[in-house]
Amino acid sequence: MAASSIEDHPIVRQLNTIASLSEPAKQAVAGLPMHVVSLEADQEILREGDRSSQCYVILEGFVANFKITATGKRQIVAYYLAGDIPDLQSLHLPVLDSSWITITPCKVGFIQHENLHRLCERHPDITKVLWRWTLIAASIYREWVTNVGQRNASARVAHLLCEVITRMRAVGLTRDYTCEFAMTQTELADATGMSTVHINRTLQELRRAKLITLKENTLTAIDWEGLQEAGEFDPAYLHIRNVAH
Amino acid sequence: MAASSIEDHPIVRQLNTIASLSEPAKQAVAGLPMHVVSLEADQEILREGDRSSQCYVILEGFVANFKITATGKRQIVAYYLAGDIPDLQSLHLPVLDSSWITITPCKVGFIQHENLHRLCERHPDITKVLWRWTLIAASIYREWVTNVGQRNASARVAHLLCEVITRMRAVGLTRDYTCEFAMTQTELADATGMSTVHINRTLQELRRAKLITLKENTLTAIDWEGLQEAGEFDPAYLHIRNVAH
DNA sequence: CGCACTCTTGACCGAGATCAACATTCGTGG
DNA sequence: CCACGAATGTTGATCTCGGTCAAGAGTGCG
Repeated sequence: MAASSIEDHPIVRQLNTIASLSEPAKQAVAGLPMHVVSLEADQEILREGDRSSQCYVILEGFVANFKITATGKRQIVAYYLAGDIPDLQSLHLPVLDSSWITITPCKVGFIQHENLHRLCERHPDITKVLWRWTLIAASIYREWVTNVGQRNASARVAHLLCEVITRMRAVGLTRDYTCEFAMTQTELADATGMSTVHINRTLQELRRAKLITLKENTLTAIDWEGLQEAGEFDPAYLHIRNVAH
Repeated sequence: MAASSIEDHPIVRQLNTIASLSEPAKQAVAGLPMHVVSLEADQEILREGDRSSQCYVILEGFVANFKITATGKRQIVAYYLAGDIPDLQSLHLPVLDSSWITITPCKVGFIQHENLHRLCERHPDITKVLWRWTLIAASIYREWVTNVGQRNASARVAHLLCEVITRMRAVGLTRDYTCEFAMTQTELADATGMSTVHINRTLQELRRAKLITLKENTLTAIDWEGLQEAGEFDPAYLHIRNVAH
């Protein structure tokens, strides 16, 4: 069916999770010229300080957004999935204030800023949905500040896992409450402001409490309600349309 | 001089710090109809879960943006100054995911969403600068995640104070490196994910190191270079035009 | 098959939390 | 003008969560 092919476009599918797009808008998005590149795991995509004249959309894979402090510590401030445009901000903030690295092998599509600008000019509703997308990213940051600032180890990790599962579900990357999850314990540590040793012990605690299984890059919430409770997780901040529960 | 009156409009002054606006754009911004309200200190302006059909601009005062966790802990995720539109996000995310409270007595101006939408339709360069402003807010969140996640007590507090001084300077609210700073130690604690007791000791440490003075709501960086170093502060993430140093 | 990365475990340590007084400031009403 | 109570700030004693260090066990890739 020709109709479903547009819906299958990663960006369209992603934007569908947060707003309803008009048919011409979907077509325009799906028609964006992009330069597709395959990347291995652990490759830097863009580095803090770079100037950018294009954005990239993740077609497949998992990407981390991070900053390095003056004393050399790394904080992962966000992660991105298929359909996300991690550096959409560069459209209006060309000097990058953070870096991106692939966690898994990825397929990404580079899109020239000029094409995005033109798209926004012609389709004000696309401007709105992309702006909205960046605002949701900001909402996620607020929740992360809260997570790192106020929650103890187990809640903090549980919260992060809940977010991953919820966002994966939204774009159709889960089966029930199982998804691929390739972050190493070191990366989890950098995302939560914890040490790897304590991440290890906290994961064991969550496993012992029969909330999750996690092995061979596969994460399952075997007790989704319990995991949400442990992580004080309320998906409202993700602003997803039609979240289950 | 009539020309300077537009430049004195709080929103115009704020937007001037991040982009150059055309003359008609400035006029349009300055002509926005707004409903001005005076608020005392410690008043909630908007609460998580509210739906909003207007934004507010701070004309005078200092506002904190916070979230409450399920276990009742408060995290201040951002603060806002004169000229800021703290809930600009509500333009495209009408359900609020966080709350705002006045730290000092404030004068704020409420602006109907419809008026802002119309302004953006008529002036695409205003859309750009407002979008840009929200992207800078997101950049600040990234830095806060990093600050709370990776820096120890003294660096964390020093970093926050550097940010306050830098943002105050940008909108002309400092004399040298002195500004009004009305956050209590409890509020500082909630903004940094620390306890009030340790905030107290950390402030003493910064005073003993001759980096700051802070009393009677007046903050001075008596050693600006030293304070920045202590806080690993690099203002790049604020994306301000023409920062000194 | 060997080296490098990731995960796991145990022992110890320390930054910052918690608890409990006390001091100071300030607004409010008598 | 003073008294008093509520915030706010300060200090000391103690505790604990999570960090650090170190070593070993898997695991996987070249």
